[in-house]
Amino acid sequence: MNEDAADEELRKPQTPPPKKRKCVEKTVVRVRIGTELGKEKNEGPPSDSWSWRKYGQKPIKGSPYPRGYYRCSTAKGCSAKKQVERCKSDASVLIITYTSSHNHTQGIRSVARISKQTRQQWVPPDSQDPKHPQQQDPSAQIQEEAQDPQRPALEPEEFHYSHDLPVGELFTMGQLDTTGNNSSLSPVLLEEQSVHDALPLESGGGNGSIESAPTTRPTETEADEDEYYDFFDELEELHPTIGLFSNGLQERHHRHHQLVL
DNA sequence: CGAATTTGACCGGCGC
DNA sequence: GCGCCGGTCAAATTCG
Repeated sequence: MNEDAADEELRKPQTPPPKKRKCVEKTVVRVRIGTELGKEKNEGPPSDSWSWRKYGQKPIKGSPYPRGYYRCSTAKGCSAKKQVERCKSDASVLIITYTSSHNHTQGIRSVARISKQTRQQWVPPDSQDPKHPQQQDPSAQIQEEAQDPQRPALEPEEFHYSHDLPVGELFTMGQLDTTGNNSSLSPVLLEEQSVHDALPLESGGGNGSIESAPTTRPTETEADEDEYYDFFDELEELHPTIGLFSNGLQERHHRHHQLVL
């Protein structure tokens, strides 16, 4: 309540138009899902520890798949949003764009609920466009290509649906003002986010990178993760508590590296 | 019956 | 200045 009021007061004078901005911070997460979308259990908008309510869907220019707009419904005043779309050239890749961050703590219990609900309503436009060959085995359904520094330990079942918003939540205190005045964000975090933002998702008007490398790009992935690895390592030093997720991340990275190697 | 999703319309920003 | 496109809102519909 107070927070909301305070938050609004803070926003009022700063952002007359409570609408869109171009300096909004975004976190792009690419998630590889099973190719058998719409059939088995791995599809569905990657729900994380929060509840997301869909408030819109729009066809995107240049992409055969629509983009879904979700808003965090875990807490009332939460301004966190996310957009879920499919990579146009690789239907097995979900591109999730997180906008703003949560102003509350996550609620794990929502996971089961959401993954059930959303999952069922997630009717991949793919069902009408089965243009993807067999690419991966079902056991490799999900593959976070970005970072997932939270919840290191999850029930395997939950895990499939957890592609959490990274650092953002951990720094929820950082007000993500759409004005671009993220004053309370630490430099480190900004760097992190800029990295996210810098993901070659639609640099120039199209997801070039993904398009150019639809299925495999070990080098990039490896380099990417290495970057994050280093980043979180630093974070751990700055924020002891972060070690929590950092450890989990490291574990995952280790696993990944082993696979790569 | 209540909650969530779906879908179309509207608004505003950005580029030409 | 105009047109295009992305993002959000709100009413209707569906599902649990």
